[in-house]
Amino acid sequence: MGRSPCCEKAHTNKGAWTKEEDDRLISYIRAHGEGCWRSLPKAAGLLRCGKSCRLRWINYLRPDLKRGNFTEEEDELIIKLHSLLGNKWSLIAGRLPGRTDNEIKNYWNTHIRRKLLSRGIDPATHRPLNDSSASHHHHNNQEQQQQQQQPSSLVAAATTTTISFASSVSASASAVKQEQDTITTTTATTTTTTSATCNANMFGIMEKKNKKDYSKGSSMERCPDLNLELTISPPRHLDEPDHQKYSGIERALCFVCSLGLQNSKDCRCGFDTNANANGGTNSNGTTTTTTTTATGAGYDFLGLKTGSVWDYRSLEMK
DNA sequence: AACTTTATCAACCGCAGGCGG
DNA sequence: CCCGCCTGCGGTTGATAAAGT
Repeated sequence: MGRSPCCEKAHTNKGAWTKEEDDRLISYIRAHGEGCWRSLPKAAGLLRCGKSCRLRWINYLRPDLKRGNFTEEEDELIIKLHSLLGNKWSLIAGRLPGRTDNEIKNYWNTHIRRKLLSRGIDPATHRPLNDSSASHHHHNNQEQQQQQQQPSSLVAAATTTTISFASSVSASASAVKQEQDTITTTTATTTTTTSATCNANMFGIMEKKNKKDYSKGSSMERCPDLNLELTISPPRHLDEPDHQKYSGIERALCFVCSLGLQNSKDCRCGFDTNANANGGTNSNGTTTTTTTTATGAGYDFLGLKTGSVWDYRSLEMK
């Protein structure tokens, strides 16, 4: 016995919405607010299922929706967010005011995918199309598909030092090896991405739900003993071996800058991003050895001083 | 002008998680 | 703890428009 249908399909309209239906929905929500989608159609006098009403409102009728083409800045933001989050369209949409997950998903599939391909970048992995290391890890199509579901940066994030897993992080050697490969075979862009991933976690972008995706995806299968309960802790000291290994990452941009929002009030880098975007080389051409304020001791991230372990769940979405 | 192909995007569907009883 | 309801998400479909032949 299956679950009951969400609505009486025999008595519901499907397909494109009419102007009258839109008006009814708008006036009802204006009067009663959003929510209780299941009962809304009947109350509003609509022959639609609740899901359909919700979708219509969220994707089309909501007053705060931004209309018109995506800007170049939005394009780049979507690309960067996708490199961090994968196909988490709702999370990406949450970072783009006035845009919906459906809109961004469609835009990605129709425009950005091609844009990245034309740049020689695999839209699924955000790695160069001819990057041998990308295919090196994949022994079959199934793994490749899993990789598409899970951006490379997320794999890296699972083992970077800034994010520590609660209790034991018994990440298997294969996962560590994978990240090493990621770091050594990719460009400064990837370095930025990896750092941004850490910050994305701090922002609370990485939500619990992502654990589902890890468990479904390759990470969990490769590392069955990996505890994916996330907490956020201050960066480890430079002396620590792992930190030395990934020191290049730690010097990378803050999340805000990685999104192309340099000089923003939220920027925590506190240094010339251009000079550091190429892997920590300053304008004199000498390698910088100072870490950014974003990773230094006592760094104040979103008003939260480092010094104790944070639970990511306590962070509110910015 | 007629037809075919391609692009776009609104809408649908199934599934999973949260939550309350 | 279990069950069912509700909501939200992501993948997919299909209608329509635009471009090409």
